[in-house]
Amino acid sequence: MYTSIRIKNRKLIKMSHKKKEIMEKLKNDILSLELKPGTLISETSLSEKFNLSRTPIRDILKQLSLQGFIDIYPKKGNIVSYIDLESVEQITFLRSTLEKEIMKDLSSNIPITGLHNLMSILAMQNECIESKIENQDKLIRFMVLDDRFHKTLFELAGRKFLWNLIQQFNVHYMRYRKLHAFKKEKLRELLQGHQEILDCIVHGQKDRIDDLVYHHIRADINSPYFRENFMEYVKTPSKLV
Amino acid sequence: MYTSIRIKNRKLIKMSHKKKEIMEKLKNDILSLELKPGTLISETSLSEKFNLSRTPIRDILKQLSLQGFIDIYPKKGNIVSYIDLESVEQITFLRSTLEKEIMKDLSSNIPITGLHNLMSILAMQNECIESKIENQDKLIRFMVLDDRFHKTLFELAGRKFLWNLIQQFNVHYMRYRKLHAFKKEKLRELLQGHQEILDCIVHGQKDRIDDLVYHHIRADINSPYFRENFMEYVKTPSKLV
DNA sequence: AAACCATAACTTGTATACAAGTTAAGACTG
DNA sequence: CAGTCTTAACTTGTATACAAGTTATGGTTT
Repeated sequence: MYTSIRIKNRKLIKMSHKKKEIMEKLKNDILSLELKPGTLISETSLSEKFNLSRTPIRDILKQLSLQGFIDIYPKKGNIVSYIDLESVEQITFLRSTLEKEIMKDLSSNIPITGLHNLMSILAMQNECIESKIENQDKLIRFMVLDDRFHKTLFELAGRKFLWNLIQQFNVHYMRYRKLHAFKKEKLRELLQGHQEILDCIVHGQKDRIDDLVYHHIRADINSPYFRENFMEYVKTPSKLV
Repeated sequence: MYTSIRIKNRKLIKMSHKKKEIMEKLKNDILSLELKPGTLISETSLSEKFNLSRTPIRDILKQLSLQGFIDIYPKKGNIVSYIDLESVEQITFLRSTLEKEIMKDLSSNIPITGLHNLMSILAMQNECIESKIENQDKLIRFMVLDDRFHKTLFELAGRKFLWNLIQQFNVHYMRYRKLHAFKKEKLRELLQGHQEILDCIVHGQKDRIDDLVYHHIRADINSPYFRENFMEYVKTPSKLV
């Protein structure tokens, strides 16, 4: 039995390249809703598909389960998780609360380069809306930029750690957002929210921040549009599993 | 290949009883610092100790690693993680920010039974301080009550979900707190903080909350007492792993 | 004595066989 | 035809053998 581990590779390599690749693919497919909630994902099918034994596949599924991407029913099977509205609401509260605080911090002292970054992201979002890209692609592009905007705010405030932490538990929020923001006016609204937030930061209007962030992030948790169209994706007690 | 999973056991049983037991034991031993940071934890040793094959043991270690309890160095070994001060600071910021918001919510409308619960916890904390219990046990008892106080606040505000989420990533904060609060005056100080917070909630003094929470949770991140005594537990780039 | 090298002993990673629980389908019974 | 039972096919859980990388040891060389 050894008594210590020698230093050599400073970095903790937590996963082989291939495993990481498979996990990223599964995550993407689930987040993009290509794999619909309720879809069965058996170890053997993945094992055959990716030409890898069940053991490493199980590692991946275990981790996905801990992050809410799938639900594991012992001896029955694994399914892509249904969207949990409770989680959406709670994560939304978490984000809005954190971002209010972060923006107040930033409104006192934001570096000029950071400001430029944020502004350029808004310009790209505007460009994205006006462009003739097809609807689905446009939405994805816009959302990527949306994330980049918020992530940048976290980074500028020295809170990258928390951004990454939240990202790990974002499955339900991300899918909800994707589904319910599928309208052009919605995108304009979101962009305007960003612009107003940036204005506040620049002009140090701390008192306006609370309301802005609230409306930007939390406003439509109970979107009727969502409830009318996507209830089949939502976690309900009676759902067949 | 099946196409759906029949409902029967509504509950997702994520782990067998034995596995859960082992995991809880490991978590407790790490949190209590009985297992010191840097301690090697090999799969085979656990496997022999608990009379279980390596496969389920690996499941446990994988999960502990994701929650920051241990670090896995492939083909080298697993160690109990060193305390990551960055994580302590970030989680502290997260908690203080969330709790400020939660307390503002509660100061408007807190149910009377909830208030009684909180008060009885404070009474027990006071009793704990005055009692003749030995130091180590007293500290543990006090900290359990401390957690119960904060947890109750989360629950009353409908934020149990977030409390549980944070708990999963509390390893570094919990161990830091345990080490640096190891003084009697410290305990009185913490209790007084609780009492002031409760006062604010009762009297709806929202403007005082920010400062109180800040001091209660965040005040001594850079505790010299901690740095002088426990640096051997702290994650540093040069640490032998 | 110091540096080097081969090798044995250890570590975790992967593949696979088997165990145990769940589901689906069909034969059987009333 | 409806209901029940048996059984085969499926699922994940566990044990174990082997693969591959890392470390420690001790002998050899210089």
